[in-house]
Amino acid sequence: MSQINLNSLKSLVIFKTLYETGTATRTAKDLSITQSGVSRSLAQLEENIGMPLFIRHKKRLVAMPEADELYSEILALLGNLEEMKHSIVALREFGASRMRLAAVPGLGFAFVPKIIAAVLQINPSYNIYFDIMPSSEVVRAVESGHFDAGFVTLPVNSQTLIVDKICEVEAVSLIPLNHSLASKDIITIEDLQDQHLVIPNQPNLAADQLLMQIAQNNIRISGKTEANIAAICSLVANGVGISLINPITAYDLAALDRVVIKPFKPAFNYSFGLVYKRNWSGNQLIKLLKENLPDIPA
Amino acid sequence: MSQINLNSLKSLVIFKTLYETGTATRTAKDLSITQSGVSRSLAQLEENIGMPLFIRHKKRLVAMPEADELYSEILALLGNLEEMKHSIVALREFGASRMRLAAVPGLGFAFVPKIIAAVLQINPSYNIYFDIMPSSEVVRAVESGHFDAGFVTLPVNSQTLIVDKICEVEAVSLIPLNHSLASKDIITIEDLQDQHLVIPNQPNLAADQLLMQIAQNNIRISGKTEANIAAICSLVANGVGISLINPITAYDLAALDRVVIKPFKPAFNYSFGLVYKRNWSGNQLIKLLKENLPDIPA
DNA sequence: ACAGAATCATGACTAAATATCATCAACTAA
DNA sequence: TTAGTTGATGATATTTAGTCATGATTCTGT
Repeated sequence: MSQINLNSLKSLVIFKTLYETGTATRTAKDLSITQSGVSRSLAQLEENIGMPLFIRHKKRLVAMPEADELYSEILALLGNLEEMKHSIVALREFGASRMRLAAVPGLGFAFVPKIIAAVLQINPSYNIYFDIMPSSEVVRAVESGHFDAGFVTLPVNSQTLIVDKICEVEAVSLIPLNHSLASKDIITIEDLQDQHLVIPNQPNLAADQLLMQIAQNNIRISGKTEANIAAICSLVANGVGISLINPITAYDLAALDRVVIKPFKPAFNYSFGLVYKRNWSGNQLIKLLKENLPDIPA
Repeated sequence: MSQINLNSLKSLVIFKTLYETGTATRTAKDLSITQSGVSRSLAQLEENIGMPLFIRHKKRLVAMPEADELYSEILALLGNLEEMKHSIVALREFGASRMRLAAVPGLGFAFVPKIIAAVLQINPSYNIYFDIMPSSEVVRAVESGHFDAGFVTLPVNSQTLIVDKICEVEAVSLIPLNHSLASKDIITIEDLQDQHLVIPNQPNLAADQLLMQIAQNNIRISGKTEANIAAICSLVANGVGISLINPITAYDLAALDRVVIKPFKPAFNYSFGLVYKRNWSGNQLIKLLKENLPDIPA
């Protein structure tokens, strides 16, 4: 096969139009070029593919049967090209359309689902895959390429990932509605004296800090229940004890007719972040995620 | 949709290779261009489609998720292009691959089928549609575009068609094996005195000439049978009379164990031709038809 | 039959797109 | 540190694609 040189899509478009209109002059008008350009383009195409496509008869271009067959091939190719252009426009408008998302449980129950809902509201054609896992596993999952981005509890240590802090909140206390502390405006660490604590059973920075402070301030708690974060609100609502968790999870999960949420002093900070591989930086979907963070309860 | 300018397939090939190899340097080597060319091509492609495809990180090009999706699109497009190149090569080698052929009955029973067989021997992938009809209808069928080419009895009058004479033969006489004339080497017009003639019932130049000559030479025939050319040989073989037909049909249809074929004087010439529309001139298949004419019996 | 309009091809020229060379800055790995 | 990568970029050359002006035919309508 002596090499066929088809770098120029224009010559194919010109051929197609010429085949359809039948004359070079008309083609030139349609494509806003000159007749001589059409004539040259055709001559060069014929030269390139090594065979005549039109016979010149009485100053007219008459399509040869070879042109018939080539025409349908070119139709398919140019159709394919148009499809690709549409895809490109979609890509440019909406970015890559598939994203595998992971989130830490504290954000996974409502915070991230809200984000996903908002993004899909904007463009329903995105494909999202979402799972919940501990922060360290989120990092591993994104690093390994099994997920594209993840919501984590900060800090994380990863050389390869980009980490964007998305919010910083102060822990709030969660108190059963009929509890003696429920009427206070602010809960302090001293209020925890002789209380039963309900805290997350997974590695949790704020819980660790809290326990440390309790020890430092010589406060004696009556006992503690460690539970999955998803169960904490329910435990509090049923009067097991009081809890200290991040306000996002608190507002997401709390049965507000059975518990109250109160500020806590001293403040324990939670930071949450979005992590993703470097090649996702600048991606439209990442941008959308960051632009659609739900309001954080005051 | 701000217009996307994809005239240059080269930039797509460069993108594809870059995506596959991962580095511009390697891509340049693979494609036998320079690294700067690759860099420029990518920059220009990104400019064209209006979004970045690779992020530049520590002097490396890292594919963004948008590039993933574009890559599969481009794979499809370039695959399509390769297919088209193959088609073009096939077209160049073998010409257009479908031909609707018509032929006059005298050639349609064996002469043209032999040609078709020879051509298909050379390239079995041709698609042939073949029918038999009178010469004038062959011309009309080709002129109207229902058929691409036709074998006709010359002369034909058509302004629009190209007519190539393919052979000229002299009529021969067809004589029953046990007939009194069967032993003569050459049959002359005088031999027809008091004979029963079997002649084609369709408009036939040679038959007309023969009847005219008979009248001019004051020869009285005992009678005549006009029949479809396909039946003439059989009629002669069964002793109905003697016939004068073109040697091609004669040798194609004659039951040579029951009839003899003899030269006839004076000579009546038959000319056969191939007709086709102008846009088929130069076509490979037309060329092949003309190159594979069967031997004409002496 | 003839004038005028329309067809495509082509030489000479120009503009635009592509690629190159040489070099730089950033990074990697010995 | 040093030698060897990487990709980007300014200046330049080359190749490609298009224009203009013109010519040779052919068609069309009077």
